[in-house]
Amino acid sequence: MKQSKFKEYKGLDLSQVNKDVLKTWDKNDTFHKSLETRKGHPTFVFYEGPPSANGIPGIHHVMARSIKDIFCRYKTQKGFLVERKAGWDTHGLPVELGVEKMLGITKEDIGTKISVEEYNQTCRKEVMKYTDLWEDLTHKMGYWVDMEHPYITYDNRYIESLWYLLQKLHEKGLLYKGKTIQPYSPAAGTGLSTHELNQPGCYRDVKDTTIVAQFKVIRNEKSKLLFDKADTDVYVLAWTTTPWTLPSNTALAINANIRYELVKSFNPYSGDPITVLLAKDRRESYFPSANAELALEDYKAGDKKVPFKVIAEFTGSQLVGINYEQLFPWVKPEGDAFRVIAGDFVTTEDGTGVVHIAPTFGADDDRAAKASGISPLILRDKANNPEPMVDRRGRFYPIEDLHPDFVKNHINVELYKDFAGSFVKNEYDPEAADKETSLDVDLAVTLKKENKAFRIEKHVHNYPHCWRTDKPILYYPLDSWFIKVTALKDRMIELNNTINWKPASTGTGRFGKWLENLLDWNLSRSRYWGTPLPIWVTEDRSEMICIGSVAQMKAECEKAVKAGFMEKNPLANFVEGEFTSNNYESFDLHRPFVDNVFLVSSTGKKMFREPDLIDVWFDSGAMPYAQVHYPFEHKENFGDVYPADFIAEVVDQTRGWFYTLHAISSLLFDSVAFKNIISNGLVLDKNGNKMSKRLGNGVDPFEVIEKYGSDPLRWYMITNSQPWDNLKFDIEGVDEVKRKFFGTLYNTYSFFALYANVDGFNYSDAEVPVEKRPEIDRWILSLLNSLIKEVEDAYESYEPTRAGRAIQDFVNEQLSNWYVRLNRKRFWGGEFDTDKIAAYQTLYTCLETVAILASPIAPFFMDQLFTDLNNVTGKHTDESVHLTQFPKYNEKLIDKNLEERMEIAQSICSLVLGLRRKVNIKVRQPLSKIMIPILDEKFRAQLKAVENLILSEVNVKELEYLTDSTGVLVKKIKPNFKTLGPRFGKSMKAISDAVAKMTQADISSIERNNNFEMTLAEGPINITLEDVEILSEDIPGWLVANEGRYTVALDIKISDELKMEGIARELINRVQNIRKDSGFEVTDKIKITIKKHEGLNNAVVAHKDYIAGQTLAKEINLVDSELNGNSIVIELDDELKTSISVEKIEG
RNA sequence: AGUCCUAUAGCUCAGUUGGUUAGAGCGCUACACUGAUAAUGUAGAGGUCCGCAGUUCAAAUCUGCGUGGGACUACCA
Repeated sequence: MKQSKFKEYKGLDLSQVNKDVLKTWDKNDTFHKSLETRKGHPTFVFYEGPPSANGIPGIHHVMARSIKDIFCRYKTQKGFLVERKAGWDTHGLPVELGVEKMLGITKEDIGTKISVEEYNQTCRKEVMKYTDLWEDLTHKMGYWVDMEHPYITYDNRYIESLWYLLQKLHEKGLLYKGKTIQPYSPAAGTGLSTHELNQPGCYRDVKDTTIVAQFKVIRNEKSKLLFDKADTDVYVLAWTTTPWTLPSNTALAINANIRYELVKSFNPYSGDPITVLLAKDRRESYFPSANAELALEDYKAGDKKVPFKVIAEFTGSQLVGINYEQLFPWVKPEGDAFRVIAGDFVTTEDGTGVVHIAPTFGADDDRAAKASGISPLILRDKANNPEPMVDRRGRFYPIEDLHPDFVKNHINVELYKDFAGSFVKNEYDPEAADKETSLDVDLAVTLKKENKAFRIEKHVHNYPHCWRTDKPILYYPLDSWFIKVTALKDRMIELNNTINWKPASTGTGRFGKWLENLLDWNLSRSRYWGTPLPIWVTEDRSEMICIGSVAQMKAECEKAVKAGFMEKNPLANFVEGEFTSNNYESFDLHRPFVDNVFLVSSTGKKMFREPDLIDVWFDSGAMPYAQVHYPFEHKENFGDVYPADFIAEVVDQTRGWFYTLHAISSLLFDSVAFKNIISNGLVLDKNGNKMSKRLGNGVDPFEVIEKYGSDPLRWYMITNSQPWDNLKFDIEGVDEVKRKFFGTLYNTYSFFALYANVDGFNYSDAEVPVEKRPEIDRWILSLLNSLIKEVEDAYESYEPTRAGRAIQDFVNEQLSNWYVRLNRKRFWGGEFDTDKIAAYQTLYTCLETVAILASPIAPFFMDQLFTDLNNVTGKHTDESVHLTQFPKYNEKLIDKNLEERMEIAQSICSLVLGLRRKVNIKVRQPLSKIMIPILDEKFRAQLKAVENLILSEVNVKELEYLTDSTGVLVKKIKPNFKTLGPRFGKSMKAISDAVAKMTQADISSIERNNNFEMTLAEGPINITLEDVEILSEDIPGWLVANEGRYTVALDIKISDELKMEGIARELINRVQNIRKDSGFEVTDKIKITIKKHEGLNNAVVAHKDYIAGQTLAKEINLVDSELNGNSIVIELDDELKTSISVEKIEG
């Protein structure tokens, strides 16, 4: 559909452009063409991190998706095949909670008020609730991703791939079950994920009773070193903010490298003499040195000031192994306990430098205890299962809930009975939430009575709460399945070092540090809607099977049916090797169906599925494999889609998706999952606050796109700040981008189209060789090629901001503000000669190239620009800019000298215009001369080349080169610190002073001899021209301006001749205005009639041809009589007023 | 609490291997231009380069310690 005219627009409406171009893309199926035309080419592998369609897309999604889109489009232009499959993250807690809220139920109702099957059906439907919205945004913002064939994590095929991976992990021995301490909400009866704990407002300051307890040391061989010094009982002091964990204490942790002291003093409550052990650095908090002078003998029970005496000092390592008496001897532990152990997490920041260890209620505690062979304090429930002292409802186990044998052998019922059944936090007690006393206080009182409490006080600390029930959580031992990532930690670190992180600091810092402190990956979730763990075990846990495919499960079911554990095979209709939806929808791998599958072990025992689901992050981390149903499909060409060349997501995915991708890939494939990654920052509101529903400061992406179009939004987001910096989103910025960048580019195109259409330019003339084009054409082409190089380099380095800013600068400053402005006259009027063709070709090339370079960032407008140009010239066969090849820069066209001298011209013009303005002489008034000091020959040559350009731009007749010989220059000299500094170091100050004192003669001398000797206090030194910068800042007697190295003087005398020319130009200007006001076409010919005026007549006569040429006037008449009705009064200056008529004539 | 990022004009951001007058755009003020015109240009005002200390002849730049903002990870007793 070649057109003869370049399309002209009435105005710039980027919102409309967005819509028009989308229509074209849809009609032409441009996205698919961008894939088809690259078939068989090398692939550039990109992974889309799956968003959850459960939430509404926000403006920050436009940010992340713009980045992804940019590099996919760029690599397509570079000739790669860039498949991008969309994906949906469909499992997980946010979905479940949304459904619970919608149905008005809680977790406990699932399986009772609503069946698991119904519940999961609802989740399945709910999770895709906003799919339309997402697809709409994706479409409108121009994010090219295949949404027709997305991967969906709940799809049975997807789950089958996950099962395969889990089986592999199992085979490698990397899957294990263990008890760990996890956040648990007794009020809600459920474990909590860290994600839930990080909901806003979960961590709250609470005031709790804290106790410094005295643990009585047992006198034996190991504690001899203490008792050698002490003459009373010896106690270890340990602080806790959770007194209810004290009965579960089984160890005390000290740091082997900390110094501890033995202090003789008195118990402040009972007044009994005691000797205590605590960290030296913590002594001040318990035994203020103000009391050091008090004598022990003078102390009376009840005295406020308690005397003390340090009687010995030890290092922590000397204390390890000391035994102590159980603080609350209620329950006998089943193994070794009540020993001092070492733990490097112990600090002296607070407490006593001794940490009370309750392995059942603390992760650190558990780890430290295990490492030292200390048993946790456990009880046995009715079924003889080991349980912590606190039950699931948050109370000390009632005695009747315990196994009678255990009670008989391990429990001191006399002591325990008063506390059994007490809630550890009042909040959990349905009957006594506002009871004034608490278990913590009761325990404190008990200890106090027994002379075991050293200090009891209220303390405010930060403690996590369940976001659903608002009640404090407990850390509680729960059974979980783990992936043993720690086994491959070193390899994961090694592989990470090969990844190109943008910014690098996220890779080495946040991600690198995370890897160094890796803990095993807790996979288990006790929920309903997610990927079930494919593990079946016998009741005695002696046999276990991990299923890795649907086919295997079908076969196992077959056996189970035969063994009589199931009535029929739920997978009976499944056909192995047939990958259709139908086949894979003949069953469901979700709960509750998998729970109803019972298998048979090799020894014929019944096997039950482990009821856990797996962490949804495993779903997303496994997408490289599961999205192509590996290894069931695409096994042969897997290398084409793995690993990824590039991924990009928000930085908060670092420990989420980035980590799970890396972990699974490292563990199972010994490879990175991605080679290049951009972790972009957040989108904040314009005041730097996080956008949130609560604050109502979110920005609706649909509104912005509707109003401005996607291009300015994308351009703003990309160029305003680096992707990895947080973006303070201000809609004003989008508007500015629209005006400054797109407005300028649009104007430049419009200018081109206007005149090209007048002249019928369509690039059919032979290409004017670049060397035959004028200086200014070669200059802009040089810059253009420099730009291509820079933009390519920026894209290759995954720095879109640099690319966008470079393009923007080129368009605004160089192309529009300089090239077009200086060349306007070449486009209008005159013959369609080589010079004019060169101008058109040059400007065309610039516009076309800019369109291609910028199209990854602004895909809509640039496609329109490209096709508007190409529809006339047909230079490209591609129907869209997104199907073109990225331009190759031509090193030969890059001329740094040329670029430099144009900079000189720009600076000098700006200086001259500044001077004119200072003395109020309009640019239209020609002046006779400017003078420029020439300090070296290169500068003279450079200036000479752009002389005409400067003269016409500033409307001056002559440029005079001032050299030394003219004797009018006053020079200034400055030291060059860069060369002098390294040589003279400390003497720089003296040199600087000496250079400043150099006379005009001295400067001439160094210029002539390239050497100058100066004497400093430490002796004579020689400097050369290289060591100084000489410039001329003043030309006495002239109007002078300077900037950097350049100085310009302007002759402001206006001769009669110049005056006449000025008047002629003023007149031309008025005529042009009249033409325009009258609505004439730029090509219309006119007749001008002017009423005579003595200030004007001579000028009109003298410049008649010039005026006629500029205004396309066939006739110019000066008349005596008044003009008829169509005339207009014009004012050329204060005392020059006359009337004029401008009429259109034919031919 | 730890880790990481960040702090430059009223606002958004540049600022090369440290080099001596710290820049741009927007906004503000004034002016100019007018065949790119719902554009454009020029000039002006506006800075404790977050603070303190250090390294150096020389620090916005390097180091350390703080402070503010942000993110992530956290049962520190």
